[in-house]
Amino acid sequence: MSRRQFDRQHVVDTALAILDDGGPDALSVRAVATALDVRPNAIYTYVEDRAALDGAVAERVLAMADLSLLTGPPSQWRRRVERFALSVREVLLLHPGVVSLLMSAPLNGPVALSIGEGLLDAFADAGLSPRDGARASYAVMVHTLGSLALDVAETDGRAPLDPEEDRVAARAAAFAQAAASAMPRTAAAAPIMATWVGETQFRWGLARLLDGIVRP
Amino acid sequence: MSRRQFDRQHVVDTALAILDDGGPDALSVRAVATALDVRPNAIYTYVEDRAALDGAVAERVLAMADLSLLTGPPSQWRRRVERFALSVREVLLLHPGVVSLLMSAPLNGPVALSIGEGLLDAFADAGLSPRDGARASYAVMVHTLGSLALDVAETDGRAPLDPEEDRVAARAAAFAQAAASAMPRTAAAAPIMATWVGETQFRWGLARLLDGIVRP
DNA sequence: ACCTGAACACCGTTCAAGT
DNA sequence: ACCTGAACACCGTTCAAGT
Repeated sequence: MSRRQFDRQHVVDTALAILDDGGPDALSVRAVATALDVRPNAIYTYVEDRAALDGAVAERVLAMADLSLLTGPPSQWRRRVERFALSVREVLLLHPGVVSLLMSAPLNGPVALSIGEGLLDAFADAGLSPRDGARASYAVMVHTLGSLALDVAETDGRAPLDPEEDRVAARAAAFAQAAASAMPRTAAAAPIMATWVGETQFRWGLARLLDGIVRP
Repeated sequence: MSRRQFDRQHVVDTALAILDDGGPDALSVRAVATALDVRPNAIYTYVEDRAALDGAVAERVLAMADLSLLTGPPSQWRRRVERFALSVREVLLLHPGVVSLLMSAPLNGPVALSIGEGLLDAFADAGLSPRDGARASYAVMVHTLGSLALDVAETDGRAPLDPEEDRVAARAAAFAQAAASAMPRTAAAAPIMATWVGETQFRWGLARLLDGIVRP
């Protein structure tokens, strides 16, 4: 015996499982230790501190997005960007608790860097200058992660999330309840505002952004 | 005596001061109590729980944005949206610790509702249908808050933030250090990527989004 | 109505010690 | 190298009690 039963990867996986199961509040160094049947301080053998654990979990999930979607024929640059952004969205909605981790630390890991390179490549294929390509890449990241953050903020962060249909319906009900007599446009647009957390809104915003980016 | 020395407003102001001073980690119910020279549980007289305190702080700061910038001549709808978005950005960069609070709870307070109504109004003036106006309004919020979240994620969340110039310079230095031989586009675009956290990038992304929204 | 005292069930982290 | 025991300085929250 005395052979260790797990490694850093296992620690991170355990943390992700706890996050999925109980949401952001449930994740703690001590919870990971308990799940691995070890004392809390043993975790520090594998991870420098809590922030490093959070970062590793975020990196792990971000790596689940299909980066290969960003490569392809230059003429298809737009489809490549859109499909990749949807892949990021899909993966993060499967692990909603990760979104807050992703937004609360610098996005400078190897996976984030690779994503940046892939986006720069796609926008170069679109004929953009390096400067505009860099601005466009970040704008796409902002849209993607910003949308996810606002969407997930309305949930408890546990996986699996309620189906989009249910989340939209809950929003619609909330709007209906709030008699917005002083806000006529809100009252009129409430049914659409209920769908703000959905994939259609995500696609629409991204499409408008890309329209504006390549507009002559 | 026995006259209370403070009210809910004072509690929220104190929380904001602690947040500005020490960043997100410094804010706690107990820290607020200490600052008000009272036992921790006394705070619960004014605030239901920690989440309500966070929400009140977020609402307070969001209310500092100049909503009147959204009103004006219909022909100036675009300028109205841009100036308001910049106002939100300015206020939140003065209180960077608030950004994470804003992104981690539903945006359904009265201030957020009023902002939504103002945006719907501006996009109606732009000639958009109610449906597109609602989609456009959310896209603008996503850009604004998403940008802020990613920007602030690279700081310690304490006010005042380092000047933009310094934050950009720090990013540039970090990029220079990372020899990105395997990522040619990143290496080439590093000087622009360093400015991702700046106002120019914010304006550029918003402009492209609005271009795409009103494009014929 | 508003506050205190006391307690409970948690946190992250450090350090010395054991194997 | 990896883990434990013990401790420290924190959390949010509840409840009974006092004024």
